Amino acid sequence: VARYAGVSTAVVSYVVNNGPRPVAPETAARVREAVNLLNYRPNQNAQALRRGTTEMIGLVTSDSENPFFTEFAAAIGAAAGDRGRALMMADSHASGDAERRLVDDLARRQVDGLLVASIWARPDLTLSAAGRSVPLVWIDAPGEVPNHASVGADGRGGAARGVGHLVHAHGHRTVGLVVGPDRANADPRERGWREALRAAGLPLGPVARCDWSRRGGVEGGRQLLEGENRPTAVFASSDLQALGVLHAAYQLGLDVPGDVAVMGFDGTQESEYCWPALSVVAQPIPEMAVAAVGLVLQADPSKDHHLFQPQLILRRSCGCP
Amino acid sequence: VARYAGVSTAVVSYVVNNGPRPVAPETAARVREAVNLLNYRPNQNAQALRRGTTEMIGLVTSDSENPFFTEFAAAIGAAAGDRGRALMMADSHASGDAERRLVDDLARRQVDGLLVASIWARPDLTLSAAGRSVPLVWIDAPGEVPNHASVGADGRGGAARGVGHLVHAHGHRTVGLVVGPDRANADPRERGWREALRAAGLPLGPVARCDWSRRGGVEGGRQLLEGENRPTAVFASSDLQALGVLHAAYQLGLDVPGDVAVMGFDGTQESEYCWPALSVVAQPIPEMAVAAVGLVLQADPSKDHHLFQPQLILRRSCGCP
DNA sequence: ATGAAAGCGCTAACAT
DNA sequence: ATGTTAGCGCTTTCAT
Repeated sequence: VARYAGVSTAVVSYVVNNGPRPVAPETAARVREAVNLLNYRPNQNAQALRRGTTEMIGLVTSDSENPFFTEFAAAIGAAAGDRGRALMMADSHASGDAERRLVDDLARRQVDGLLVASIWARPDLTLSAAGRSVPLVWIDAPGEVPNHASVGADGRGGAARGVGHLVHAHGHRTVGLVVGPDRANADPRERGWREALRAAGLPLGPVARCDWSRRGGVEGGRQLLEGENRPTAVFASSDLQALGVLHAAYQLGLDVPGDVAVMGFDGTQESEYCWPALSVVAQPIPEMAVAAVGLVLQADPSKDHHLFQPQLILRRSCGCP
Repeated sequence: VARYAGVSTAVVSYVVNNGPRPVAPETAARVREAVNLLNYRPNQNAQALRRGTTEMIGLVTSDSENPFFTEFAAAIGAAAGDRGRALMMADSHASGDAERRLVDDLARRQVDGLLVASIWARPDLTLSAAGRSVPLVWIDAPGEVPNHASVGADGRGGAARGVGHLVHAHGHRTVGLVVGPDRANADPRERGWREALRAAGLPLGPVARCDWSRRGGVEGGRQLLEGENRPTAVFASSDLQALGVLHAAYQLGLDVPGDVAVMGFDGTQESEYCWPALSVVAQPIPEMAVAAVGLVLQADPSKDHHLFQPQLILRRSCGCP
């Protein structure tokens, strides 16, 4: 290009980037002409090497087919795009090893920042040295992550409000829980469910621990709803599981919400269009995405937890009209 | 690292990449020690600049929240990962301008190959010069793309088989269609629907043209099912729309499949867990993903269309047991 | 078996 | 206002 326009490469650079040094208008015109003619596009890789910034951020989730992560990723992509960054996604398939490998790989690719939805409760421990060298924000974090920036929704509070609604607005006295397979009882949503029942002076309902998936939800739903003393309401810790519970209820010939009320957690689009439409504790996905991107893009993210309040969306499945 | 191990940078490179020149065992050991100690990770960006390959492939879809693309993307990510490549995703939000911009951006980032699900019937026309410089494969292509490699499922044949099943196995004589907003009647699925009805000597059922979304499906479903002379079966051109039709049917107090049979197209996971479970014409997503990645990774992909046969999956929504 | 050095495509400090 | 050049971190040819 420089040769074609009869100038030095420096001038081309000045023109393409508007600076940092001025260029005579007519020279600039000549360069631009050459650029168009030769269809020159700066090699962003070389720019990255030189400038030390790739203008891309990495995202690692545990299940890229889960609608919650899908919608989160889309929101993050949009937020990143608004700030001129591209998004590089990777899926750990809920494997800690893979998670670590992917963080490493992304770091090697010189991403400007890393967003990670870890499968661990103490994700920082798994962080490789390579991972430490790039700004990193934990997303979908259940709580504070020592020494790291993190964003997440208030699972405990949200679940408590959801269960509270089932109890106080609809008079349920046995509220079952479908939650992830973690046996440590550590999930904030489980704590919220427990607290809400305790606060209402009610006994804890039955608990099904199963996979974070539709299939898991079906299994959990069957476990809870098959016996004689089935709960009159079920709170699920994710939309996917709630959808499975719905499916299980239908299979057992139960009416929702007539025979059993169901509430989900996440607020994905799918929850709005199933039948009956699912009442959910909805995470503020767009806000969290913007916050996460904003955080990771400041060179040195403040190391604290950013807690977002989910919102109760009442639809038909809990008995609301 | 080189300094620490007391060797030249060349030797470090030889050790890290096993070659291309031999290194004395003990020197190699010293280098490896230094690598571990200093936690050295090659800057993949610099490697890319030097080697001319980024080991990453780009993917552009029109709606990253659509489960079909989500699952397709996941499969592509897996296939790419199997071949040592990372995936860079971008969402055009069904805008032709954005599509072009993203292709350009990805090309500038020096991706080794580009997978594009275009919103155009003649996608090659929109291709920028930058896009022409990198191996590109059109995915989810409705048909042959002149001068380009492409992969796609047989929409016409699949739809014809689906509609044929509704007609011959369940005796429906009025089969409505919900299809995308394209007014050119160009969608292969629409052609397949038409052909199947004609072949059975049946008149064409009512058609609703609406958005490729759940909401679009609800609107289309309402259009078709509200009146007096409603069809007894509806074929939808996507799972998302079929889910919307299901929703609309419920809203109108109709039983599925009792009052109206519904069939979808895509075969996403969501179709299996809604109620009633959706009968679908399922695209062979994993196979198409592997093929697409394989194609784009050969420097000069053969410029023809790779057609995949979808598979009829019969569940409850069409009236099968 | 190892080291020196060129060069991938770009930017910016320095010279003119 | 423009040209020359060093150097980003790596690989590899060429020389030793």
